[in-house]
Amino acid sequence: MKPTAHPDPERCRLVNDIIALVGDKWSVQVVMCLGGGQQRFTEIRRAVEGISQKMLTVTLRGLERDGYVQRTVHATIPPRVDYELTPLGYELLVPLKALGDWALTHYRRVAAARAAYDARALADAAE
Amino acid sequence: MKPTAHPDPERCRLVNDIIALVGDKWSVQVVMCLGGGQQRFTEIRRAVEGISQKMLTVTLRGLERDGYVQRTVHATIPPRVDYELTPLGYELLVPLKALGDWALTHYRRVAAARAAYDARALADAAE
DNA sequence: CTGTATCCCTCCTGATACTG
DNA sequence: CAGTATCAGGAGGGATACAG
Repeated sequence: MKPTAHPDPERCRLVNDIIALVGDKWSVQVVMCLGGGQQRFTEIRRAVEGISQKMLTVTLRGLERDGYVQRTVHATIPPRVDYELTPLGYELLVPLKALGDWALTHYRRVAAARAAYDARALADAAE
Repeated sequence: MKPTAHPDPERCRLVNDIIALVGDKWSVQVVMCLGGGQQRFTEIRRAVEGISQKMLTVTLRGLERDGYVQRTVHATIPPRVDYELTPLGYELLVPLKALGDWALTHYRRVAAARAAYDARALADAAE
């Protein structure tokens, strides 16, 4: 693959806006988790290892605000809240999975590049 | 599109590792900028609007470490440094562009969802 | 021109405690 | 169960000054 068109500033901004939403520590993991179907708050919390209660709430609110996630409250005792991807959420899953597949295919090359870079940096520092 | 397989923790971690690299404020913009071909430090700085000198340096170092970008120093006066995507970088550009195209296609729906959510939040607060 | 070094401040994040 | 409230620590990121 070789160089293509020159970057468009407007395009950059829009892309970055979506990426920013998607690029934080938890959003992608939550969306992928919900790709498995409707789940409750605690189920997601268990599935996404390491996420705190606060951050799960914040993340879900953000995804709901952007229309990726549908939140359904059942007025029962104890309360029950279901989260599910909207049609938009499922559509987002497609390019997200593409990126995920790419990561799974190439992460070894990234790891190798990192190791090589760090080794070189270490050697330079030792001179 | 409907629910698929259950999320795999290991897969989540690997994907998140790549996304984290890609998901910061500047990396994607720089990679897309370099998709236009080899460029000098100052050229990138001008193309990526709003980036500071410090953050461009930090971002380029990160991309170089992960093997996405090749850095070439010319020992001239004044110094000249060229940056170019590696083959791995160009490959990353593919799923990145897919996500970018998705963003361009659907950002209106995201904006609409945000507006609706904010309007509703405002109405709820006013009651 | 292409960086490095420093200061500083904001925001993200986790931990903890409390509510309906 | 599903949150909200509060606080503190640390990383991210900008401004500035300086160096090769």
